[in-house]
Amino acid sequence: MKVLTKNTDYAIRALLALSAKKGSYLSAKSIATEHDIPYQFLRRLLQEMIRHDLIVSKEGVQGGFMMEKDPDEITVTQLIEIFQGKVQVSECMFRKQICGNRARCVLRHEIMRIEQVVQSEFEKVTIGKLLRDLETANQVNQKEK
Amino acid sequence: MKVLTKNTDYAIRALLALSAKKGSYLSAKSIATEHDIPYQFLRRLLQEMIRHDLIVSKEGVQGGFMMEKDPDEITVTQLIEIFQGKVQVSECMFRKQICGNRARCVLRHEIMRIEQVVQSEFEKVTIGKLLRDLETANQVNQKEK
DNA sequence: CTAAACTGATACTATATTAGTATCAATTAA
DNA sequence: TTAATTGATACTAATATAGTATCAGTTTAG
Ligand code: FES
Ligand code: FES
Repeated sequence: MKVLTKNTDYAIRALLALSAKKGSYLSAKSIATEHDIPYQFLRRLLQEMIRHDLIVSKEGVQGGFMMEKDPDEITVTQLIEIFQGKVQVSECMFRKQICGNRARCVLRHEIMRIEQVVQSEFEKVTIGKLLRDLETANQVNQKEK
Repeated sequence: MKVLTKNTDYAIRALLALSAKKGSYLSAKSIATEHDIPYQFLRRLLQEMIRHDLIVSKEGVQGGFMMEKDPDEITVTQLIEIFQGKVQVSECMFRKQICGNRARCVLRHEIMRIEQVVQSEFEKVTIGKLLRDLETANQVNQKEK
């Protein structure tokens, strides 16, 4: 069972790259080569993130993409929703044959509770947080050299 | 993003049916028709659960399947692992290009933490628990009629 | 003792999702 | 004016999910 697919994975990494160079434009090409993401694939993901107002773009030479939204406001949950659809445990696991009453279905409630937990855990993880963690890790690595 | 696929879903329902009739054999056919599960699909799931010692079978007329393991010992996590593979957030989301040091990678730790939370939440849900919830719900429904 | 009701095993098809590639038009800065 | 870039979109490939079909072997009821 895979929780993050490639597109979400790549999107997170692209956002981290853009957040690290906040205020300036980065081309899709540079992000792709630096972070080992398939170029055309990445471009589609970037387009999608523009549509969701996470980033902006500039066309032409010296163009590229730039952060628009505050990295601390972008959660992994949002990215999962964009690239993998809303988290849903099961469409309707226990059908009429078993419980009859959807509104009062205890099993369904159990499942939905977990759904909530999963979502809220991913909401705690923002691009901003990941970026800071990443910088800390890099500093540690630097010192050791 | 789908957390439970059909096979896990069906497997859970089949186990609930078998748990409800603990001690006697239920045929694949009867489970399939009663719970609206594709017959041949269900049979494969049952075979898989035999291999994992959750249930046992008896061949021939009056044969069928019966619970082997205690329903309280069967968690949804186990079923997900059997039918959808072990829960993994991402194979290796942040590669050498970003963090270099896998062992000390903060981002990876963040992701693995969530992985644990998700797993432990699903571990709280056993077939036994679901069965009791289901019975309680049915009683409520009965009273209202 | 045999036919019908079963499981065991396995191969097959169909559909959906995920992953990745290719192409061409439009824009812009040097 | 041309090379570097994004915008838009169509396409292919690989994998996962969902479902079907078939046939051999076992058991028990009649
Ligand atoms: S039947 Fe769909 S939720 Fe209980
Ligand atoms: S690189 Fe794979 S975990 Fe940091």
